[in-house]
Amino acid sequence: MLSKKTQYAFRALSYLGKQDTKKPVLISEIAREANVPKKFLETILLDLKKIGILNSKMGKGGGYYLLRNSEEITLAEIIRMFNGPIALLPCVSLNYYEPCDECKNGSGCGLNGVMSEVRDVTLNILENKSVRDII
Amino acid sequence: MLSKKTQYAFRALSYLGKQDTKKPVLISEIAREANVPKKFLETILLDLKKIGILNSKMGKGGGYYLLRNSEEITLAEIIRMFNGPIALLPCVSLNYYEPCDECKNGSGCGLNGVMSEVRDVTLNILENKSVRDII
DNA sequence: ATATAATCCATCTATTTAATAGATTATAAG
DNA sequence: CTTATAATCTATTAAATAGATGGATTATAT
Repeated sequence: MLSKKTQYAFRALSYLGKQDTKKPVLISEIAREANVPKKFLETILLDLKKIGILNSKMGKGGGYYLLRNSEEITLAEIIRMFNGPIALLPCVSLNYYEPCDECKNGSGCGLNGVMSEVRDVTLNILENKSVRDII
Repeated sequence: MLSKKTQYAFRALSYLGKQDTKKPVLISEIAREANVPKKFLETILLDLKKIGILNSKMGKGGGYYLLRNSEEITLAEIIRMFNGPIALLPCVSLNYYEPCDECKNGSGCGLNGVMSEVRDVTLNILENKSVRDII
């Protein structure tokens, strides 16, 4: 399941994506409108800024705004950022790969095949859907 | 990601599925061969017994054995038992459904559509693969 | 200089995960 | 009917993670 944090990130991005201008939006406005605890939201927005999805401005007239277009932000990257690996096992993860005990000595563990399949079909959706699609 | 407990359950079931007879197998043997902490394994086997996948015998000559054939135990049911919901959001879960804030007032949240898709393709694999397939 | 708003730092509770220790009950076999 | 065996029950514990908040600090527009 996706963590609250991940869901909050989606709500915030969704709200920002709905704005017709790219003018900065207050954290407090996002918190209120997207229904996310303000303090918690702060850390989320900061993370999104770090990876270049958002930018911010301090002081009067400040706030957060999208740096990339909403159709260019995939659901997969947001989930990876806030929820961790998308794969069900480390040994089939593309971005967080680690061999399991059985994988180490042989041609992969029993679950390897199935879980790779699951990963592929999941990624096929999540890499091709964007924030635009959830607005 | 699947929890250790879930992975242990798969290893234990896999080991039991490999036996050619249906004679009881000692917890300690399963623990050793499947590489699972014995005490932890006890609770896992007990759970598997409760839902009718395994049965056990106490005393000398006792142990655990499969009650259903390995090809009739789906990966999905084991994951649900030990890992919880397979869906990424409560509002698209078939077995653990709960509406989210946005779902309550309207025709579903933005993520609903995509996450239903993900659930469907995932379940399509996990409901149709069995313990037999991971041996 | 001042009000504004993001940023930083620190802490906190509850829950979940993973695991272990020891007592108890059921069973087979002599 | 006693003994060894092996599952079952009760309980506790350490560590990690999730979710959240309070208050001080820094940057910016006017």
